[in-house]
Amino acid sequence: MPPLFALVDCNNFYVSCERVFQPKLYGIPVIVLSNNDGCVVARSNEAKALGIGMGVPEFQIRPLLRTHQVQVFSSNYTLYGDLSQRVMETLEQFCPDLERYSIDEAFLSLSGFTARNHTDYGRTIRRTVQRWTGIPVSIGIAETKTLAKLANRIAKRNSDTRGVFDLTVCPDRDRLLSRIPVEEVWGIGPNHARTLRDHGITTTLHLRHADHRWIRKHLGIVGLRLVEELGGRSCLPLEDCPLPKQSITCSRSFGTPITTLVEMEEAVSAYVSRAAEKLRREGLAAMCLTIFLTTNSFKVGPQYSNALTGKFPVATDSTPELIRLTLQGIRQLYREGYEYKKAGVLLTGLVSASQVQTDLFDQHDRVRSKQLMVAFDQINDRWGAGTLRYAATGLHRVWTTQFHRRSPAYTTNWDELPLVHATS
DNA sequence: TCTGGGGTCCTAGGACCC
DNA sequence: TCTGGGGTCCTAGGACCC
Repeated sequence: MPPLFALVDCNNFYVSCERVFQPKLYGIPVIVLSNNDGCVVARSNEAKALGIGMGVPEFQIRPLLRTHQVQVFSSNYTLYGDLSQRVMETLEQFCPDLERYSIDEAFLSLSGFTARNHTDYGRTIRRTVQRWTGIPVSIGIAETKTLAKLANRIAKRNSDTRGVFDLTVCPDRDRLLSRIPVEEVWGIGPNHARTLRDHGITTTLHLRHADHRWIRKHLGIVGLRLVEELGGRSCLPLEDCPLPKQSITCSRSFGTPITTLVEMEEAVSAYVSRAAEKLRREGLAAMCLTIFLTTNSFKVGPQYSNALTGKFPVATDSTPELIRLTLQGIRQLYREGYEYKKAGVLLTGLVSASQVQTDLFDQHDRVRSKQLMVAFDQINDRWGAGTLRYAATGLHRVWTTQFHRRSPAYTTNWDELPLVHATS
């Protein structure tokens, strides 16, 4: 059966999540900001029309925001994660072969759905997701993932598609591809785009017909696959059972810069605690821990940025053990006299926690440690994240992330449920 | 004053081995 | 003067994604 993919992508996802619970936000410019209310990470169509770019720092567009009364929100990942889950569960009802590609995107395999009109089926999916979750989506259909991405872009930008575009029944594919700039292809970033443009490859159609040897040389094997995919030969399969994670990161920029070792110790201890929780939730243990810190490269002044990797004798998911190595590392890494802007931890060498290779000379009582972590996680699940935490993460937490304009956790916190007032 | 966070894969180069 | 060849593994850095 020839492959056929549908890419379902939520429109302006974070903004759409905010709108679900505040209908007055429809039809007006709305944006959502990254951590510390730093950069724009989502924009409503009205905000895009004002020229607000993706990733722009908020402080640079403040006058514009005021003039046009743009509604501004801090990121509310709890809300977005929950609504994403609802969208994915809805999609699964229509197609069991589904890959969750990101928080707001999923690939579906439609290759078995031969009896159906795919555009009609897409419309049904779209209508149902909208009705069940309140989230608008666009759907692109094609023989490869890369083409499905392009089809999705067409669905999103052309209102006459009514949100669904099937490239396989499009009579004039070449004309469409010739109108899409090469940098809009999935996998072509700013660097590859420059390389391609310098070589006269400016449209998606050019790229599809590009010389394979030249592509192999300049864009590597990834570029070659991409060209094949544009030609309708599927190289990227549907990853319907998620591949095991390769790494877990927890890093943050500081609301105000850190200038003492004590604060830095607390911050990275908190990050590694968070990373350890993710590790246990995934049923994994880590062999390696990398710690990194950096000053603010946007500011003038002395710069310092460095990283250090340590190895465990036995893969671990125990918070105290991870904190111990983190503290050792950060004391080596830290230099006095700098204003630190960001720090973080990275766990790699991940193995299944149930298959950890033990060490004959291991000093650690792993059974007791496991019981402790189970109890620790249960208490925090029951009473809320951070109910129990290690003293190393500090008591004052001056370095925490700021979210001044965050909406309530409407769907995941009893105290923040929206209220509906009945009027008679 | 104020510039996110969490991932993936590939490649080149060095260390090391026979 | 002449200075193997081929393989693996690891790491750092680059490029990309949302």
